[in-house]
Amino acid sequence: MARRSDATPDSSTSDLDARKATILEAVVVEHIDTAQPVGSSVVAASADLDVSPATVRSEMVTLEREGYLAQPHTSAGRVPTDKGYRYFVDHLSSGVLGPAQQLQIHEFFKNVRGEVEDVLEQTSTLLSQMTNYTSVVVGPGHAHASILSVQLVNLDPRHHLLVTVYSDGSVTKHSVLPSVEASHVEVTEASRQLNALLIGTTLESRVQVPSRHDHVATLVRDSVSVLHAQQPTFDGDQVFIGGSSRVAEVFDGVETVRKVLGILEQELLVVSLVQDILDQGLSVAIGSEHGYESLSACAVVVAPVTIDGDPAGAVGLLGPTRMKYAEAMAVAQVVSERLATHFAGEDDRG
Amino acid sequence: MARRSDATPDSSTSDLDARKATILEAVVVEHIDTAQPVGSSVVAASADLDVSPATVRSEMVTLEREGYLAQPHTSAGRVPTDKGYRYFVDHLSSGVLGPAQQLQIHEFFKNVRGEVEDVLEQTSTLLSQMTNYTSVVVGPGHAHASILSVQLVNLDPRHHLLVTVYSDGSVTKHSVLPSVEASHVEVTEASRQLNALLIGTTLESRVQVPSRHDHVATLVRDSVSVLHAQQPTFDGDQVFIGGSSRVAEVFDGVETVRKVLGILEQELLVVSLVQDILDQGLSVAIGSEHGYESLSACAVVVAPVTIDGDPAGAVGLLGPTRMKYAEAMAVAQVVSERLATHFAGEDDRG
DNA sequence: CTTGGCACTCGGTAGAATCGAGTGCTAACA
DNA sequence: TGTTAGCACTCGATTCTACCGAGTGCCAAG
Repeated sequence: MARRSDATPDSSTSDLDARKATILEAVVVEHIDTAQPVGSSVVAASADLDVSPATVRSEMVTLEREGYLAQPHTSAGRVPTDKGYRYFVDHLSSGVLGPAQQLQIHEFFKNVRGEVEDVLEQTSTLLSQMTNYTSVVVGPGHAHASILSVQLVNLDPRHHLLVTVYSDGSVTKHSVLPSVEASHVEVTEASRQLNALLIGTTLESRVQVPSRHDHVATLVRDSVSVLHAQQPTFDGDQVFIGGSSRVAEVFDGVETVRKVLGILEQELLVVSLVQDILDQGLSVAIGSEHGYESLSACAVVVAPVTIDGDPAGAVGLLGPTRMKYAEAMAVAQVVSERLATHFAGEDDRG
Repeated sequence: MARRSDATPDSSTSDLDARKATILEAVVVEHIDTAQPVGSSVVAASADLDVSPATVRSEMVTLEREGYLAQPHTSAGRVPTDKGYRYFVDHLSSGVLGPAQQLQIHEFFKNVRGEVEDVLEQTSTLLSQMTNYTSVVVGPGHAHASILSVQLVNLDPRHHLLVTVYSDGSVTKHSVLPSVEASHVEVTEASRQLNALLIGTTLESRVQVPSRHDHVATLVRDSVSVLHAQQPTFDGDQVFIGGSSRVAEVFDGVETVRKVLGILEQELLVVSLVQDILDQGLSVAIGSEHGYESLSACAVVVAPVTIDGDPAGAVGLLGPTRMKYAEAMAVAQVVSERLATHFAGEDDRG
C-alpha cells in the first residue's frame, strides 16, 4: 500500500539513512499531532535515538536542504513539506484499526440495507464520522451491471424517456428527443425491440441496431446511442460527499475553506480527482501531487472498490496535509473492502 | 409580500412613528452594507430627515428599549436585532430587479433544458451565483404528476424493484421485498396488473387493490403500499443545494460556518425548514424565527413554486441576518415564478 | 561524528499609551 | 415640549514597546 507513484519519478533520493528517517518521521508525527512547528529538542526526546538536540539539528539542516522539511521562519521549529509527508506515507507500515473501529464498520455493514445509492450515501457518512474528514464515495456505475429491462415511455410526441434497470438495482433515465414524431404504437414497439436487443448486455457490449429508416428503427437507434453515450464508469447519480462541514474544522483560513468547499460543490470534478489519483496508482495524493491548485492544502486518501478484479467505484477521504494518514488509509482500505463484499454478496444472491 | 406571520403575533408594537421607522431603516440599510455598528451621525446624514444626531440618538434609545436595535457595547453604534430586521422586511416595498438580472434569469430559462432534476440543480446554481448566498431548490415531487408507467423488475426471487415513471418526467424506484417468493411469470403478471391499476392515477389517488391471497395479488398489494408510503410532496431526489461555499464567505467565525454547513448536509432537515417557513406563511425567516438553534445567525428567504395554485416545490436563499433582503426576495420571487411557468409549459406541450 | 555552550533571531504576548467613534446627559433654545 | 449644541465619558481598536523564550546556527572541545 501507499506506494510511490511511478508517474512522479523525480527526486532519486527516496532513501534516507535510518536516523534521518527516524527524525523525519518524528517531526511528521509530532506536527500532525500538534499542528505546530516541531523543534529539535522535542524530536530528540520523542524518538528513541539517543542523540542530543544538536545532532538532530544538524540532521534537520540536511533534511531541509533536501526538501523534506521547511522552516516557517528562522528560529521556529521544522514543518514537513509535501515531499516529507510523501516519504512518511511511503514508509508507513500498514496501519491497523482499533477494535472499536473494526466493530463499528462491522456493525454498519451488518445492518445497512436498501438501494445502492442509500448504501453509498450512508457509507460516506460513516467514513466522515469515523475520521472527522470529508469523505467521497463513488459508486460502481453501470459499466459491469447487465441490463435487466429497458423501457421507452412517451412523455409527449417529441419527448420520450428511456428508463433502464440494471442488475445491481440501479436505474437510469435519459431523455430521447427523436427527429421523427412517433405514434404510441410505434413507441411501444420500439420499447419491445429495445428490450430484445439490450437485456442481458452491459453498456460495454456492442449491439446490432436496425438500419431501416422507419420511425421505430430510428427510435431504437436514437435510444441506444443515448444510452451508450453516458460516461460508462461514473455518473453523477452515484457520487456522495459526506461531512463537508468538517472542512471548516480542519482547515484554518476562510480562504482555504472557501476554495475547498468550492471544489466539493462540483461533484464531477471531485470524481475526476479521485479517478486521477487512482490512475496514477496512488492511494494518497498530498498537496500539489494532484493537479488542483485550490487543493494544495489538502491530502486525499483513496481506495478503489474492486469486485472480481474489476473497478467498481472508490472511497476517499479529504483532509489537511497534516492528516492522520495511517488511520485514514486503514479506514478507507477496510471500508472499501467491506463495500466490495457487500455488493458482491448482493450479486451472488441474484 | 413579506407579510408578518400570523403565527408569531407577539409584540403589538408593529407600528413605529414615521421618524423612528426611517431611522430604523437607515440603520438596517447601513449595517447590511458595512457590517459595522452604525452611529447616530451617519443616520442623521443618510436619512433625509433634517434632524441632528442628538435627536437621532434619543430616538435610538427608544428603539433599543423596544427591542429593534442593540448595542454591541456602550459607546458603539447600534446594530439591528432580529426584530429590527423583521420590521424592516415587513415594510419593504417590493424590490425590483435590475435589468441585467432580469436578463440573466430570462436567458437562463430560455436555454435550460433536460431532466427535471437537471433543471432544478442548474436553477440552484443560478440562484447562488446571482445572490452570492447559498440556495435551496426543492422540486415538485410526484404529488400532482400522474403515473405514466409502473414496472416491477425481478432482481432476485425475494427482491423486486418497482420503477415508476411520472408525467413530469421523473422516475422513482422502490425496493419491494415481498413475503412470498414469486416466479418470473407471476412478477410479469403483477407488473401488468399494476400498470392497469395505476396508470393515470396520482399518488394521492385511492386505488382498489386486489384482496385475493395468491402470489400475484400479494405482490401487487405490497408494491402499491410501498409506492404510496413515500412522502408525497418532497423526496430527497429533488432537493438541490447550491453554493454552499458561500457560507464561508458570508459568515464569520469558524463555529458558525461549521454549524451552518452541518445543517446543510442534512437535506431532509433543510427541506423541512423551508417547509416550516412556508407553512407559517412567511417568505422570510430571520434569526430565531425558524426553530433551528444552529441557524440563529441566518436568514432564510423562501418563495413557493406553485403551478395552477398547487404547491410544486420552493426556492430558497440562505444568508446572514444582514442579508440583502430586497434583492434576495426579488430574485427568489422571480425565479420561482419562472420555474413554475417552465414546468407548466412543459406540461402543456404534452 | 557528537555534543555542550553560546550568541542570535524573531514570532508571540503583555502592558501602556493613545485615538476616536459614539454615547448619555444636561442645559439652553424655539 | 421637542430639538439641539456642548461636553464629559466609555471602551474597543490600534500602535508601540519591552520582553520572553523557543529554537536555531555555529563553534570548539570531547
